[in-house]
Amino acid sequence: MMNKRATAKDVADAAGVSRTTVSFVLNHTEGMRISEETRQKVMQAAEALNYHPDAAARSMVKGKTFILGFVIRQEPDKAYADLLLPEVMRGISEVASEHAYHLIFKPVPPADEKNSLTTLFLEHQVDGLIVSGPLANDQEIVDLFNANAPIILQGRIDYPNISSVDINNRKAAEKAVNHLISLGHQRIAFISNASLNYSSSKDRLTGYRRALEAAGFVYDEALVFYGDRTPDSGYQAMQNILRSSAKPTAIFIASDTVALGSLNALYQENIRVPEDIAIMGFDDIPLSKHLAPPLSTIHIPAYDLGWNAAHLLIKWLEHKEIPERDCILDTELIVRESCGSRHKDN
Amino acid sequence: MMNKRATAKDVADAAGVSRTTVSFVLNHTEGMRISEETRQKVMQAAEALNYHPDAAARSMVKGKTFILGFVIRQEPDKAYADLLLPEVMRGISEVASEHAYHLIFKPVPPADEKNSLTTLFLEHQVDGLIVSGPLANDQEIVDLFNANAPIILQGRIDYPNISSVDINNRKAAEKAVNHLISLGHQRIAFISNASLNYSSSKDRLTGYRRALEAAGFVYDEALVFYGDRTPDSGYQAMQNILRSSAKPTAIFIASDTVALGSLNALYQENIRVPEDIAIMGFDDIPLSKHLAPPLSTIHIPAYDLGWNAAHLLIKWLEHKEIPERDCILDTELIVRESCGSRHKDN
DNA sequence: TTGTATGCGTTATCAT
DNA sequence: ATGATAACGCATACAA
Repeated sequence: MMNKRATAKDVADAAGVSRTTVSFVLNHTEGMRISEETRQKVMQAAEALNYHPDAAARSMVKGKTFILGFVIRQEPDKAYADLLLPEVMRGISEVASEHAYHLIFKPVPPADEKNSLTTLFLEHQVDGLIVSGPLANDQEIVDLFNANAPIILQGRIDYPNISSVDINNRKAAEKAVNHLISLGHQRIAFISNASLNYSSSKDRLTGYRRALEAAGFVYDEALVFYGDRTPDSGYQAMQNILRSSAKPTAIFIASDTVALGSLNALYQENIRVPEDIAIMGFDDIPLSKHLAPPLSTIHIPAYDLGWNAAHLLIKWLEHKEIPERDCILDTELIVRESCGSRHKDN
Repeated sequence: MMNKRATAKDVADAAGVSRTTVSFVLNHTEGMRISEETRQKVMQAAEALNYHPDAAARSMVKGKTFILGFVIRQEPDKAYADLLLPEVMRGISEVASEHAYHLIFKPVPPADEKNSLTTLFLEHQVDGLIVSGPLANDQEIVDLFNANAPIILQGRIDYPNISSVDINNRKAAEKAVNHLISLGHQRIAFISNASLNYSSSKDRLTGYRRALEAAGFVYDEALVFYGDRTPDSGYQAMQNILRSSAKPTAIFIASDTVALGSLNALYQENIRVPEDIAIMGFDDIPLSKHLAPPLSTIHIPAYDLGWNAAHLLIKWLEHKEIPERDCILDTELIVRESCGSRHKDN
């Protein structure tokens, strides 16, 4: 039963024509007037033999793989724990499917000794790359870009020429903190989403600081704590806050995932949200609206992030249009219940 | 700067040897005694030219793509909303990476008119497939299997020959319900994880029923409600329960994701968990432990599911070992706080 | 030990 | 309107 795949030659033989004719018919090549009769014969033969052109062969002759690479610049366990990632992927893969591209997904940490990122492109496994969450100074990406690799970033990098799709983290954080301020809060603590080596973390902290200062408050480092994308880190950070002398009336946690752990710590201590303390998140992961209480947060258009990145990349590949500017998408303040209404200091 | 990729011939020329020698050196071909000197020359030339073999060319001549396909049998929006999926993917991609395979990920709903699943294999985009969450009667999968496609299922199907990796949903559900019973509950409602067209849903319901009957209770359809994998459906189902005359003291919700919405409905009605009602989940999604209260549930070894599926598939591909038996992994009852301690009926 | 020749399955450029 | 034929880049059996 080890029936070999049928090749174009098999189809040609079965239809009594040449391989060329088969190719013309099956690819609907323009300008080739082929008699309806032979067209039918070829179609039927192909159908009968269950013929499908071999991807590798076509790839070789066209010089294209029709595969996009989506690379996460993180350790696999962290990469797959990102609750916004599936939505980004959905955006990418929807566009990819539309244009008949496939999607290879792969977490490649920045310190990967095997240079998997470079290899992926240089071995021509993919036609182009979308790289998510690069470190601010990611040399491998810069090298790849300089080697003419079509590459779109999702996240910022300290190298201006590579175009990226991102949100304005600073402004979004300002929005979040301003909301807290507008509710009357004066002592607002901060828990970061990740290490400040990532530009998104740095930018969100900056936004927190600016909003505070713009409102006439002093920025106090004793109110700043750190998460690392995990609920556990949020739990720990919250413990630290509770044990410190910070005593904030509100906390801006720059990641809903981190906030999850923080809320858990609060729950254990019987501290009520928002009655005892207001909590503001960031990301709007799919679960935030289902938490008790539903979490106020900043909505990131994750699907659109992926959608736009894929579109820019495919435009680059298909029309050689190298995008000139970054694509910055809007965020939105989502007011739910975790910040309560107006805070009354006593 | 449009520097073409270097080919094996370029390396050969640069090193002053033949293409064959280059191939032998770079592939560490056994039995070919090559002078250390030429070996070095070749290595250096390859390095200098930044040579990487073309994936398509190698793929063609070896008759292998070194790509695995991971297909979800669902609409993209549902596929990407599955909170266990990232862990399954992590398991698959870890094994894939180890064996130098790449991973193409693609949601292909059962009713896909373009036969994307068949095409993926027949065009030889992938060497083999892992298919997750098939419908009980998925003809396309059966056809593909009969066409000698290496394919591993993740989930059950009404066709015995295709090997799968799965959990025993029925027994796991029994475990969950038995826990509730052991706490003294007598009126236990059920909310399904999805439509009963999926074998996992059917099996979990069966487990619920069996546990009840084994304990001497009668199975009452008035206590059975349905979810569709989404929190919204859980919210709705809970509304239905509260408005019905069911009045359960405990609810077994066969999906943590669905439970999320149910908990939300409870929160809105100021019904306390577990004081007023006990909630038992299923899946142990990464967030369950962070909910308030932390959710008691059934742990599914998602990572291991992916890991085993990938291993079976690669064994098949590399050693032609077609797995003969299904691989059933163990689940675990996770007792947290949402079921409280012993229930006292009054 | 290294070089030569051939095939893999397409597509594309020529002729006819 | 259709049929040869070259080319894509690599691996390998065989020859030298």
